[in-house]
Amino acid sequence: MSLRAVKGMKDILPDEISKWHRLEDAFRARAALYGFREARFPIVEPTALFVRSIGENTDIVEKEMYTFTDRGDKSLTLRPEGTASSVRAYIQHNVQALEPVTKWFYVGPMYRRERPAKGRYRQFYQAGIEVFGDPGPYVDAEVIDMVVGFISSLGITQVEVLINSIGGPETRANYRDALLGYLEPYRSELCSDCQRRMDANPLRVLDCKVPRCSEIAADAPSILSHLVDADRAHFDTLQKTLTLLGTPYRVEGSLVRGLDYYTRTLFEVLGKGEGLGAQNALLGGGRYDQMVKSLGGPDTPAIGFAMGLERLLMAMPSEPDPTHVDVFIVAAQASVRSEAALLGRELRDAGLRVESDLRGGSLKSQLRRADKMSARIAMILGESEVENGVVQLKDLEQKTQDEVSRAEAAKRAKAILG
RNA sequence: GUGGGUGUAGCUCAGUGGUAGAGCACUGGAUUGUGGCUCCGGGUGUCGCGGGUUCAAUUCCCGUCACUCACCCCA
Repeated sequence: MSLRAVKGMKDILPDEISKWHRLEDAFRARAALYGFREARFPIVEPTALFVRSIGENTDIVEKEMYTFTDRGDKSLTLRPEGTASSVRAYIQHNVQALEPVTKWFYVGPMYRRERPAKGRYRQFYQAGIEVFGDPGPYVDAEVIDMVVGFISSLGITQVEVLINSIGGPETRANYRDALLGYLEPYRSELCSDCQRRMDANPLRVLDCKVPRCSEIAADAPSILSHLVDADRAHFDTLQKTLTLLGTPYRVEGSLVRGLDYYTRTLFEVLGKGEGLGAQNALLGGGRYDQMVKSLGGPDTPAIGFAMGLERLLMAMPSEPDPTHVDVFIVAAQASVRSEAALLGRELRDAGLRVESDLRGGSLKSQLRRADKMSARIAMILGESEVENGVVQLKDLEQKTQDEVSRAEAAKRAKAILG
């Protein structure tokens, strides 16, 4: 077949959709419990939005964005993540004038042109939340606690919560000097990426998986020991609050994340269970206190995270698909098929989910089909039933059959269905 | 971007240098208008694509594309 879905982009067919609904419904419900309200943003944004927020030297901006020129000369990009759009919308609509603290959530597709792998797609779905206007650290703890509770409510129990702090501008400047001082003698031993990172964003050297780089990074000074007092206090209070909430976590000094906009609090939840493959980061997030201002808005602290829905789905225990048919109508003879259509309308008007085989066929084949569809009830209509104003109501699970009047049929069916 | 694996029926896969099979699924039937179990029957494939070797290729070789897994990075 020559026309296929684009590489890394998947169809979600009806057999899978109930699991998606279960996940999305659960997320919306959980977000509402914490006072978050849903927002939806365009999938296409000006390219500059992502370059300026995510950072020019990140992998996303350097090589993963779907960028194109529209029929003018504007450079547009399919959003690779949701936070930048949230911030843009927050600024554009002057939301800070409406309320001191804004709590939004979103669900939708994101686009990154990476090599696909298990748990990594070019179009993938994220659900995320953003809080604007609260400097923390209590809100940091609440956000982390919320999402950890959410994941566990999905039946995903094998997880690890990592947190770190990379401080604010002052800490970053101090630490950058200290780190570069440490790394400089090793410069020639580092991989080429890291040599470049040293100039662009030295923090990311700590994250490198190349063996020699991680050896060198292991002995690097820790950013945690360079936190200025205010950053230190923020991180301590976050930990204290998480502990009080009973949220398990591990401080991971090397947690850096590949987006430039983060400040202070960073966190990530890793799935440890089977079925995830190598892409086991279920969600990632952190504080981005500088971004609103740097994109032209008022100086507004913010924190948020994004979860990968496909990964959550892979980690979730599967449940049998719910049946989607209550009553299957069987026409015993071709002569009553019109009347069967009317019966179907009557039952649907009463709120029952009704299926039938409009193509006709033998009684046996129609009943087989009812069974395949896991219908609980079959209603058989033949010439004599039509004549007498009744139907044969068959409980396919209990294997019982009664003759009931047309007028009673919907009520009897509902009684059986509970 | 780099490596590995795999491409045969709708799905999962077997198979052979002489143009192909199973299970599942789908479908018809097993006495008059009754499902699931059982039994009997039915159809489908450019054997990913292109080239090479050969009397002959789905089978061997090369290339290519697709899918997939890992690295990288991330959700």
